[in-house]
Amino acid sequence: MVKSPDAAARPASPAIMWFRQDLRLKDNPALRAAAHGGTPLLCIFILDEEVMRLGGASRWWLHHSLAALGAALEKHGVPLLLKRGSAGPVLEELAAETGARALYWNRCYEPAAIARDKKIKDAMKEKGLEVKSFNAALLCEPWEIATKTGEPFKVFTPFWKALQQKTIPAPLPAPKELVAGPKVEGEALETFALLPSKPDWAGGLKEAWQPGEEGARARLAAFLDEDLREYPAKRDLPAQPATSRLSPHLHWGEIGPRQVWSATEAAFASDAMQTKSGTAFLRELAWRDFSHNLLYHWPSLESENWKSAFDAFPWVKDEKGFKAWCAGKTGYPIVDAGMRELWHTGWMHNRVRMIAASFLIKDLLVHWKEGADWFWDTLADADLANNYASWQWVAGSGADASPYFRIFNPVLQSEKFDPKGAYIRKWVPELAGLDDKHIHRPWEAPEAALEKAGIKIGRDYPAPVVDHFEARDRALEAYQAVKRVS
DNA sequence: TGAAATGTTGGGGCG
DNA sequence: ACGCCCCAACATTTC
Repeated sequence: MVKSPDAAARPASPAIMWFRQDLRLKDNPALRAAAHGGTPLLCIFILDEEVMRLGGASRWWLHHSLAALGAALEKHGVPLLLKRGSAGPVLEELAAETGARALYWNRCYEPAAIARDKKIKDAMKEKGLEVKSFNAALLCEPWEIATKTGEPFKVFTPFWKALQQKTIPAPLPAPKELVAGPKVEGEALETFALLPSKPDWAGGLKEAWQPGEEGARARLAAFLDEDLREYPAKRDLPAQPATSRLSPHLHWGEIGPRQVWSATEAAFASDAMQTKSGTAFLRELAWRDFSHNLLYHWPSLESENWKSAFDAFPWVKDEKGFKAWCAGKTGYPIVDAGMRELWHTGWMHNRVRMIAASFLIKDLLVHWKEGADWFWDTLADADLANNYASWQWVAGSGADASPYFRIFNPVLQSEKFDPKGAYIRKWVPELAGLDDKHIHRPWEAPEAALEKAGIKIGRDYPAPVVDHFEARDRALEAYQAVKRVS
């Protein structure tokens, strides 16, 4: 492009809006800043797989989310440019090609993204661009919240109290008008090859979800309207659709936590019952911030025990047990139901995540990292901070973690939270014919009950891979190794 | 955001 | 009538 000496004779130089995990138009501070004053925009998403480690379900989600964002931008007459490769060089080339003078994005908090973004910011500033980043993903960024002594929070409850003292800014409206910048040749979404082909396992995901900003908005509205009031009572019952199911939308920033915060507050205004429920829900939303806070301050959270005493834990290489767990064939119905829900829909109810994770870690003694990596690949809401912080929470190796000796009994949990076995019947249909009493522990069902339900243990449904009571003793003994070094 | 083991209490059966 | 034992039911401790 030839530089004109007369700036007024050509359109204003464009700004680059670099979309990452903020795939929305509303409450998008970077987009708003980039579009300010009618600046021509170059909207771009870069598939940068050096930095973005994507699981299978996440790839599926991203495909549809990008399609939705592209369509939404098109409505404003602005294309979404797609490129793949290393983000730095891609952005430099784009700026050179278009004469862009500004670059805006919303911040990410994963260690690899932080390192990349810092490099890009320095390099682009060096080239004379204005580079600005914003918060679109958190209620409160990690450097904005600290204990009285200035330390990062390591315990959730004080973190939550401190967060409630903060003023959570109101969400921003979508920019009124977007102006397209110069035309640039991009790639077709299909070339990203984000969708599964052989085999196409995404049928269940398609039924369960509507990725994109509109889907996120509708999901939140339905939750607030239909489920919020009974959230505290029903959130632990996996057979009830009582949770928000916003996690994948939040991960890709199709909706921001501040939008969720303000809409929830609006929903519970002047209704004491609703206020209590709303607060319970927002407390869960705050866990998301807490996890990001932990990952930011302890970037090795993904791979290392947060409590190093757990380095001494004698994990077991149980290939067979791990495979049974992945496949939903452990012989413990509540665990298997969860693992199959995950495989089928890319999501698992939170209560069941805890039960399934506890089973892998404590009953099978398999390292939390292996479970976390499986979740990473199968969860549509796979999120580095949430996933790894939560697995370490269950393992007992994390910050403010559940003590290791708190071991879930998968049968009691099942009886307590799925009393009628509705969740089990949905996801483990071969057990559907068993009565409520035996469905949580089919191996103890009398011969007659099994026969009536058409089940033979070991043929139609597996025998338990481990005996929970033996496993519990084994786990407590293994835990001694951690106690000895701490 | 557990569960099992152990301890305590009190009502009722029964010699 | 009384003391003894049994054992729910609940509380506390331990892992």
